[in-house]
Amino acid sequence: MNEISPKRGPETRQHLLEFAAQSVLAKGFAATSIDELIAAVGITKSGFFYHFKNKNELARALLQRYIDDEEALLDDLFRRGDELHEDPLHGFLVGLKMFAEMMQDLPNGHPGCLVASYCYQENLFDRDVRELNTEAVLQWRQRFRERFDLIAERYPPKIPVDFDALADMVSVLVDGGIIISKVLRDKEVLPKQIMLLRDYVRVIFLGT
Amino acid sequence: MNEISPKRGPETRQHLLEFAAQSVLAKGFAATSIDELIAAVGITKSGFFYHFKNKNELARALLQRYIDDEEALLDDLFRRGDELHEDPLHGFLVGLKMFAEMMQDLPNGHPGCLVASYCYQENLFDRDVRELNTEAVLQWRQRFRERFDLIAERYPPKIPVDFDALADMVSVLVDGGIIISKVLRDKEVLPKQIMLLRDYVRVIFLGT
DNA sequence: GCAGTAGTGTACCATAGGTATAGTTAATCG
DNA sequence: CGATTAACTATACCTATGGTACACTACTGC
Repeated sequence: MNEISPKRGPETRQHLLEFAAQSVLAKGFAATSIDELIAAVGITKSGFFYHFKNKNELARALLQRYIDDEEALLDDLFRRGDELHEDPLHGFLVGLKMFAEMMQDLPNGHPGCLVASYCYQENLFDRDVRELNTEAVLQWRQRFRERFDLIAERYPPKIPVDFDALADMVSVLVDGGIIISKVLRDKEVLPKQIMLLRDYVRVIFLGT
Repeated sequence: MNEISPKRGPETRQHLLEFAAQSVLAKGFAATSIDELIAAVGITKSGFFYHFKNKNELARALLQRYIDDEEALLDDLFRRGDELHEDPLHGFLVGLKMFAEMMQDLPNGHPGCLVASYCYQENLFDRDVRELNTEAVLQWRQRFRERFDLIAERYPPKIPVDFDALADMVSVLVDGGIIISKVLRDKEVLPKQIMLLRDYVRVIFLGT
C-alpha cells in the first residue's frame, strides 16, 4: 500500500512547489496552508518538513524557481529575436512582439508574478527572501538597460530618455499589466501593454 | 476606568481602517489579524465586531475607502491641471506632472495599492469585493479614455494608438511602478514612470 | 428615563504552524 | 548480502489565531 520510492523525492518536491505557487498567487502566502499542500500532493506533514525545514524555506524555493524560469524565458525570447535580426533594435522589437504573443497565447492569461505577490506581503518573509526579490528586479533592469545602451549606439534617441527608467518600464508594464489583466479578467490587457511599450521604444529610437 | 463615549464611534472605525490598511499592505489580508488591530486601537474583539460584522466587511470598507480617496485625488489633480490650461492635452500633461511630483513628495514612497494587493489574494474575498475591485479599474479606464478622446479631437495622433489600452496604461504604470518602487526601496521609480508616460502621451499627440 | 451608540466579558471551537520522536519502505552501493 | 540512505509515515503534542455567539454595560442626548 505504500508507493514511496527514493527516486520520487524531487518529483514530490516539484509537485509541492507547483501547487504552492498556484495557491500563493490565488490567496497569498499566509493563507496557503501546509495542510492543503500535503493533501493535494498526497503526503503527510512530516513529509513536507522533510522537504522544507519550515514555511519560509518553501517561500524561498518558490521564488527562486519563479525567478529562474522567467530568466530562462527572457533569455530564450530575445536570443530568438536577435537570431532574426542583426540589428539590436529590431531584434529587440521582434523579441517584444514574441513576448506579447506568448502572453496572449496563455489559455487563462498570466497566472501572476510571485515578485509582485511577495512585494505585497513582504513582512511575512525573511530578509534573504526579500533580497532575492530585489535582486530579481535589478537583474531585469540590468538586462534591458544593457540592451538600450547597445541600441543607442546605433540609434541615437530622438527623445531624451533615462535608460534605467525605460528598462524599469518593462518590469513595471509586465507587473502592472498582469494585475490589470487579472482584475478585469481580460487576458488581452497584458499583451497590449507590451505592444504599447514596443511602439514607445520604436518611436524613441526611430521617431514617428 | 471606561473611556468610551458614543461620539467616538466613527473615530474608532477610522483608526481601525487606517491601521488595517497599513497592515494589509505590509503582510496581506490573511495575515492581518483582528487581534493586532484591536490591540493597536485599544478595543476588544467584540468592539471590532460591533463595527464590522466579519472580516470580509472590513475588507470591503477598506477597499471602498481606498477607491474613494484615489478618485478624489485624481479629480482634484486633473481639475487643477485643466485650470492652468484651456487645452485638454496640456491640461492633462500638467496634471500628470503634478501627479508625479505628488508621488515624489511622499516621504516613504507610495504605501501601496489595495487593488493590487487584493488582486493577489482574490480567493480570500467575496464576489462583491472582487467586483468592487474590477469596477475601480474600469473607472480609471473610462476616465482616461474620455480624456484621450477629447485630446484626439484637437490633436490627431501621430501614431496609431488603441485609446483603451493607453488609458489602461495609466493604471498599469501606477500599479507596476508602486511594486518596483517598493521592491527596490527606491521611491523615485514611480514618479519617473509617470513622467515616462507623460513623454509618451506628448509624443503620441505632438510627435517628436 | 429611555433609546441608541459604542462598546466589554466570557466562552467556545476549528485550524495552523511547528516540534519531537520513532518507525517503515525501497533502491543503491560496496 | 548487508548496510546505508532517501523519502517518507504515524503519533502525539503545544500554542496561537481567526472567528462566532451572546449577554451585559456605560455613557449621551433627547
